[in-house]
Amino acid sequence: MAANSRLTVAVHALAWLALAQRQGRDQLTSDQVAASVNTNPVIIRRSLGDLRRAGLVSVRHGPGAGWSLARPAEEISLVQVYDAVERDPLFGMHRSEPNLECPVGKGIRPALGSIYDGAEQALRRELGRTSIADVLRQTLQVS
Amino acid sequence: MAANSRLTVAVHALAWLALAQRQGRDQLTSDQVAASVNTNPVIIRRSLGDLRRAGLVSVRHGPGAGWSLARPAEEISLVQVYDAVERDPLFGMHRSEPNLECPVGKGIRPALGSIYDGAEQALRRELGRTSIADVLRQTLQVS
DNA sequence: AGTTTCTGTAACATCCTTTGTTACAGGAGG
DNA sequence: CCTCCTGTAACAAAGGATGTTACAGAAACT
Repeated sequence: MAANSRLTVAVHALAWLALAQRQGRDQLTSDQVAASVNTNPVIIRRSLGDLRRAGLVSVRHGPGAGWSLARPAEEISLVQVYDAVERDPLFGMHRSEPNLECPVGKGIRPALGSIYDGAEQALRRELGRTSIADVLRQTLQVS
Repeated sequence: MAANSRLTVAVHALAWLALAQRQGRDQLTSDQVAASVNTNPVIIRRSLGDLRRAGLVSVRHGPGAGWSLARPAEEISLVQVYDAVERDPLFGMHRSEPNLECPVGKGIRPALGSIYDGAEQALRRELGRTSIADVLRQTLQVS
């Protein structure tokens, strides 16, 4: 399918939380985050909800409530974000079971499975090299 | 979106062509490939059409027609297949432009762009390590 | 040349995912 | 207890992937 923007939204939200924290604003509401990402607050709550379940952010209820990083931005890597928000594997297998009478049809799925696993690990390893603090640094360099 | 199965279908077709060639059958029709993949022949023609445009397979028309590998299976790597069939980038950017008044909204897209590029390169590098001949070998090992 | 066989592609249906939106119950500070 | 904001359900809209039918066109073989 078309590439989704979940990782982008989650990283944007985290970078914004990191910057706000640095500026002394300890909490941001989903409305405030949505205003920067330019989307609906529910989208942000869904995304930050995933990150909360992964232990990357925490939330406070009641008046003056909002979201904040659960740990320093240096210690949140993009692979953790990726794992938190991305459910589907990178490459899909056949929609309907291939023909098991054919030697290729019979053996292709386990073979592709381990190849795809390796590719996904390579991707995750690369994402692990970058932290939210790195993203924020590069983001602010542009302006 | 949901992970698509384009790479899977294309690699399956190529592995099947490689095996058929080894068995002395120099051409396979889209019907024959579709029977192994268990899908509609048009899906196969679309996929093999992409691979033909990338120079990986060639096609013969007329009676006794069909598809064959344009080069040895050892010399077709999965990254070439990936590039041939996958159009969208791995990670999507924001659907609607982020708020450029916000420092994060302003700088996040170029920052993410280069990070995503690096991740995609790592993925492609890993896919480049495996050839269709490797896939066929692993596929036949299972049965 | 004509016939046959299979490709190439348009057109359309269906299904599923993503994103956006409204609405509202519920939790937790003050 | 009140208020503010989260958490989530429910639904709509839009887009992509896959499957299907149909048919024009290319090329081998006679």
